Amino acid sequence: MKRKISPSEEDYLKAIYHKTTTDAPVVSTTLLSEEMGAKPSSVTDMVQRLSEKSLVVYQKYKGVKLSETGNTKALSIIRKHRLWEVFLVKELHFSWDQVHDIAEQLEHIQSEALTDRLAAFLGHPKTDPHGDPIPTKEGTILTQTKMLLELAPLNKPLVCVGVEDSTAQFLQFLDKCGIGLGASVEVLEKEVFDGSLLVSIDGKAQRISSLIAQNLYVNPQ
Amino acid sequence: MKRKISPSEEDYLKAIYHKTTTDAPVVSTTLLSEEMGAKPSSVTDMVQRLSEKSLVVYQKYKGVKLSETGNTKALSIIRKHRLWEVFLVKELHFSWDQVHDIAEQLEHIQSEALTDRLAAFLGHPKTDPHGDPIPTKEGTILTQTKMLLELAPLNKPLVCVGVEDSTAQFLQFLDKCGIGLGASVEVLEKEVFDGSLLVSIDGKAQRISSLIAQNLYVNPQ
DNA sequence: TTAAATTTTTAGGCTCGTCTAAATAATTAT
DNA sequence: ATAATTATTTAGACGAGCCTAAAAATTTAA
Repeated sequence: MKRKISPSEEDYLKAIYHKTTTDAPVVSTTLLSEEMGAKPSSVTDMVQRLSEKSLVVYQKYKGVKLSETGNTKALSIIRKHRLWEVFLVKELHFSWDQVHDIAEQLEHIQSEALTDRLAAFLGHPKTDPHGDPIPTKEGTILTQTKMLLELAPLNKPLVCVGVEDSTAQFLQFLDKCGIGLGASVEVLEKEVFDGSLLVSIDGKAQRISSLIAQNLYVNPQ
Repeated sequence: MKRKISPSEEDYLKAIYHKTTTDAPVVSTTLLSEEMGAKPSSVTDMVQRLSEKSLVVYQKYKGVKLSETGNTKALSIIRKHRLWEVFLVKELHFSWDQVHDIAEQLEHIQSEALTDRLAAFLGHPKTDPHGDPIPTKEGTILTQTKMLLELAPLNKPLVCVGVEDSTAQFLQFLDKCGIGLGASVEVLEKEVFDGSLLVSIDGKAQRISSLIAQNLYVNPQ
């Protein structure tokens, strides 16, 4: 009843987790196929296998979502991924745009003892280098309150707490703008014409595009 | 021409490396099959694939050995394995009998940058927790002089520098006897009857079986 | 040196995770 | 409401990495 889960299956669980928590409660095979870089027919195959292992709830033509055990498994993988990202940035001094692909591999290492000790070694961090919360060993994940900079109020002291897009491209661009997690932000002006914002980042005023503002999270300071 | 190497292929290269450096210059498929926990016919299959990729030199019915590129690849995997073992023991405080299986997984992580930074983080260690030398990034490996305790001279100050058998069982037994790398050892007496030795370990005299003495390496202090 | 025993390879099959092409269900538009 | 379009699943195939059974080569023994 407790068959082993392959790295590929773990990747699917992760993708289903992300799609069903950010968008709808159920995800279609086509949407999943884009996420996974595979054809929809391949996804159908895999989803049926995962369903037989009771890791997902799947209804033909209706879409798929995680089962209770599938959710727990997904959170455990995400926990490992984010812990390794912290290790790579904090201990090995990688930059936040370099760690995703490596963590993508490290997250599949199977050893509960390793994960436990890594977490302790890092001081049980609450968030990863992109501001995303790290699930606990018990499988609870905090959904911290945060708002898109785009929707933030004018002239209030804010702090940058996360990114929506964590591709290397976006992160490197943020670096160029001097924007990182923990930076002090204040929206000075919203431009109606192109949606751009005049903001103060750690005291320095600059104009940022609406695309950035749509992918950056802040909290009241 | 430069196809990717799978984890399984990496495992074969590693096994061929170990068999052709400790025993004969060439290894048979049957011997490899024992090392790999697979049937000889499966090994023949794999070895033929590796031969097509020019990673090994294979002659039907004659055995197999690593090619130049295969050797380089094997050393790179062994380097990663041993670096991770150091990390697990030194940083995460695993004991030396717990790290092999985890390192077995970590050695397949593909990122040269990660290996480089890990090595730097650890201070470019020369040996792993079992006393085995860590190949350099350039692919050179030191064959340090060392002798089996069994063959060591009487009444000379020695230091424990390695193990021949690194199974958890043997290592745990060494722990029980208070024997670890760096321990001061002196052979006080050799018993002809059963081959056991009366030795002094860090000043404490004790009798150890010939089986231990055959699996423990020492150097003059 | 020829026959028996052993080792090694070949042949064919299985599962996993992917693919393409074809069939079927669901949705959208007329 | 039915036809056209789109989404999804099924069917059949393939490579990787393993298996078993049978064939072939090598080694050992008579």
